Amino acid sequence: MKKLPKFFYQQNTRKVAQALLGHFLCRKINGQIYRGIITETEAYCGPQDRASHASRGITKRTEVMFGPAGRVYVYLIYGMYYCFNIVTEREGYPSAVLIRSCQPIKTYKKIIPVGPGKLCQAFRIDKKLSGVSLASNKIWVAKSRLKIKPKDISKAKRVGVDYAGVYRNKEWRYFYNESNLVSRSK
DNA sequence: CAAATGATAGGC
DNA sequence: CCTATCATTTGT
Repeated sequence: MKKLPKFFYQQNTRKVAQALLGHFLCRKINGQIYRGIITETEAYCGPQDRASHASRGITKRTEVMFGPAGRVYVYLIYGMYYCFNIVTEREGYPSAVLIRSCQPIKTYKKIIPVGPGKLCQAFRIDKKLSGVSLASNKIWVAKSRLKIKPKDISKAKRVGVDYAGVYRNKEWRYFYNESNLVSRSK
């Protein structure tokens, strides 16, 4: 299975967030490859987006968001869960896609990685992975032949960003209609 | 609805 | 240094 190329991630963040639906999140742990079909994403778009960590400028934590596209941004949230993001667009323009849910295949018969925190547990994603390239052999996204049409994608407000001023109402959360595996229905 | 739980960012 | 906050999840 072929990795998505770097230029895929250099596109507009909301476009990437939608285009990622249906592709395979792949993670290699101890020689074993784990996969899930991406079913739910959120876009965090540029320095103006007050919902984004990058809106308060570059810090040690968020510097990877300011870097080149196709790298991993992981952070600890609420002291107990990690969130997994993919950096998008051009260097210097901080933006990323949060991967919220996956549809389990093969290895994940029991673990249902719904919700960003659970997904990171299932894929053993932690802060050590932040900054790693998706061109690496640790974690990547592989192209699926599944064709998802615009009508198959639902849009909704992002979760947990009520503090974000006018940006809290942006419908920059996307999920695949045919999957029941999303963290919230609406 | 509230608790769990700790890094982070911003204030002093 | 100090502490309010947080792109979550689970249980009451």
